[in-house]
Amino acid sequence: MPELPECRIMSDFINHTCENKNFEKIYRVEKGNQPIEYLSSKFSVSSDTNGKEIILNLKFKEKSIPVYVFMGMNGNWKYVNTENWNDTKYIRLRMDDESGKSLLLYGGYMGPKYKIGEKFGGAKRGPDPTKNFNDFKDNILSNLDKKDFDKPIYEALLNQKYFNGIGNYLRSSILYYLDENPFQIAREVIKNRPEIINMCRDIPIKSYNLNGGQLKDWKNPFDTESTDFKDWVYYQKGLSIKDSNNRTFWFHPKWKN
DNA sequence: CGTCCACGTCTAC
DNA sequence: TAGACCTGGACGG
Repeated sequence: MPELPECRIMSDFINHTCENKNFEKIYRVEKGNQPIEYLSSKFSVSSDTNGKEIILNLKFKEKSIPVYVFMGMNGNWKYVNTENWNDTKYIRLRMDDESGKSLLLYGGYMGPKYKIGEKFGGAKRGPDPTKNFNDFKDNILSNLDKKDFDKPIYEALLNQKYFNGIGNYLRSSILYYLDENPFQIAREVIKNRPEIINMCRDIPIKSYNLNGGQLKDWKNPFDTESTDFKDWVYYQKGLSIKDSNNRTFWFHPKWKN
């Protein structure tokens, strides 16, 4: 679900919601209803993103604790009255402030996961194309000889080591607007059409400016509309195939064989 | 009813 | 390169 634009929007929502508020308790809801003992003192909450990763900063008097979050296929955030916290299904994380409200991280099927004070293992995420574009570009160009770029471009674009933040609708949209055969080897496409690197920055920003991809489950937490988004995005349009990871890739019919 | 599909990533054979 | 994670909506018989 959430790709880079949606993660940035959710991060904006967290920053907007938590500005000038004091929190005092944090609960790992799936592990019970007791607040985490060693974090039960006043703290502020701010948020940043790196591609599809959201990083909360819990600032205590004596220390700062990062919380690393990835949203999975269908996570989101909301800010509710604490007394009604349990009206929301599939809550993962709950933070109570001193005004009687709570910030919730929730999501069911393949939903969000988080780690408090430590990063996720697995493949390392590359630089964020919308925030550190020069590093993003260097990271691709200086690794172009790697095996990762032997794959067709439509598969390579989901590799978070190089294309942090690009997800399923963004790869289809980038390749559609690039107007290049998406079944070519990634390395060749990047060499012949280097503007694809800029598009990995500009297409997510465009989506962000259209209030994000409200495709199916995900809703913009600011309650904004996204009618223009659906006209613009290249998703569930044209033809599709299953990629090697069994994910659907949408492409213009003219590239069929 | 059943079957297929979904904006993602980690882990194990 | 599978399988695991894990819910619910759409659609067909």
